[in-house]
Amino acid sequence: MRTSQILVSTLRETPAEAEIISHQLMLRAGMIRKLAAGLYTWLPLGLRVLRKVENIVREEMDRSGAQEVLMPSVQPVELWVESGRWGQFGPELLRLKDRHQRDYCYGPTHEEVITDMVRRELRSYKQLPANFYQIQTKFRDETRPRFGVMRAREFLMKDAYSFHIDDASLRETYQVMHETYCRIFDRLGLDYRPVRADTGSIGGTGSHEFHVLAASGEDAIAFSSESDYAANVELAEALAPAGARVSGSKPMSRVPTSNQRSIAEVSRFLAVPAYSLAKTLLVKGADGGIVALVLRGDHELNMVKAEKLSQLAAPISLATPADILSVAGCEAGSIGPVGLKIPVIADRSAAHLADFVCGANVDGQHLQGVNWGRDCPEPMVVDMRNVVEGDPSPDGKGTIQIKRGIEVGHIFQLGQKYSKAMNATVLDETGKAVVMTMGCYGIGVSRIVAAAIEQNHDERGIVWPDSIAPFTVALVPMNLHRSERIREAAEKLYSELKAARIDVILDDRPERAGVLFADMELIGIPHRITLGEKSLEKGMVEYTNRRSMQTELLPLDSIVNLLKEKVSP
RNA sequence: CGGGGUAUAGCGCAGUCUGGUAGCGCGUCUGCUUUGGGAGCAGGAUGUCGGGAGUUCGAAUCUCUCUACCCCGACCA
Repeated sequence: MRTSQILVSTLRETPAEAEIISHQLMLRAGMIRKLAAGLYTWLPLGLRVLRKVENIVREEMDRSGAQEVLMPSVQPVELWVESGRWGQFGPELLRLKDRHQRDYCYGPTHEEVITDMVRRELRSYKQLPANFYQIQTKFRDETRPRFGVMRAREFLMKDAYSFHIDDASLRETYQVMHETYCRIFDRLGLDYRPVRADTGSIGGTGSHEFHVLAASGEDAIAFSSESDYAANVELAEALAPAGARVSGSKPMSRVPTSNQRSIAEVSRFLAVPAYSLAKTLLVKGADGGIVALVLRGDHELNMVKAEKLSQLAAPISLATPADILSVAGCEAGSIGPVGLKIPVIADRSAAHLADFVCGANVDGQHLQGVNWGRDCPEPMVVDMRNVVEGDPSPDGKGTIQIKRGIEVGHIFQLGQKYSKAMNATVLDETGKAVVMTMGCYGIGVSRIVAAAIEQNHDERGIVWPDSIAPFTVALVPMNLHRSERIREAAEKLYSELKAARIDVILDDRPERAGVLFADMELIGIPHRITLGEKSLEKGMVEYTNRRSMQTELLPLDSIVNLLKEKVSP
């Protein structure tokens, strides 16, 4: 390819709408353009990257034994009613009507369609296990699309669905997919981690997310300092503090705290550390009443864990100021468990406190020297907080460290949620109909492009890993349009590189050297050959590595082979 | 959805407070010079000032209204 044949539409200035580096660089390098909120056009350069990612995913999926299919993006309402999700899904499901006023949706995922396909096509346990995948456009009407293609409403996803006669077979395929995902992210050249994850709204039994580590990541991942334990903070278990609770030594007393409401304010005012305070949140209960949740002052409520508590309404919703006043008799800053006439649930760490400080259920007052059992009933004890750095690792080895990650893959053991709802069965050895067990496996293909940039960039622009660069080698001749000698050498080398199946772009634009260099660096071509009169006289060319920006003089007659060595497959 | 903000040339912005008919940088086009790190000089083109309604002799500017987009919080590849 030549730059004169492909749209190189670079921007010198960063568009104001872009917040994170990958979005800025994708716009500046002419990879994508926004059409509307969360909707992007892939320009020729960006599409080359997207296709390379897609092809790696496809090759490894094929290698794993999965079969590629392509399902419609528009899906009929009937399947969604059958699975029960037409009513469950919120506004992120884009609903459509056709000319006959029939209901459809633009697929946010394809469990229903694949389950329908499989129940029609598969009859016997002998056809299992089977794993079908597609690489296809999804639409989710996100509340707040942002960060370019990182969180777009329309995006490209690889989704796979496996079908099994039993759990053992599911676990086997799940393990194969786990390994396949690792191979995919290895080949993509990404620094990633598989982590244990919540199964979320899709439901099921076991799940791992694959995260690309990056400071801009929207997820927090908990790692053990001494083992390979890694889990999404949403899921990571917070253990009870070691040892038995000490028995209280102080009498409970009331202390005026005037306008001090937040944990930070009360902690400063009374000169006690936040970890010896208890904070009380009032939320709506499953029965419509109000429930008190007690956490240690330095801890945060984990919404995912809390939503799993059967006593609480899901999704979690905080009590209104009026509710708080009627239940506790005060404002939100002064609630405490002592004397409350509603159910009290405490986090493990909060339940371990002794002689603690909490709100007095009277505005402007707190209690100190409070002890569970003595001053108020022992609470129900659960794990409902986010783990924090320094917590013991749940596997008992080392302590928790927290890093940010971008979720680029997710694998689930689904179980029979959809197959049961949609009656997807096969006959077993005895001729009896058995509901199939399912797994599902997603990769955010378009998101990977953005995630790769978050991990691979410098002040000059993008630094693509070889495997997904739009071109692996940039051939940059100096003064191509004025020097016959350069022109001949460039054309000859260009042909040789193409013949050697090296993905090369010849920059044949009549621009000054600075412009050519700056653009190839912004676009992120990992290897550059510069052709200049002086070095050519000596039979040499310049090679520049984009990542190190180191340049070396290499002989022209062996450059093709030298490049083959430098480019990773 | 709640809270905050923005909308002026392809991109980045000024002008709005204090109303007088639109400007700067980059890009783009033409010519000459230059030519290994985003060139110089000269000349040119480009705007329903987000839409609508109002106030006014006169609105980018004041008022009302709608829309789009961005940022901060609960969802997800």
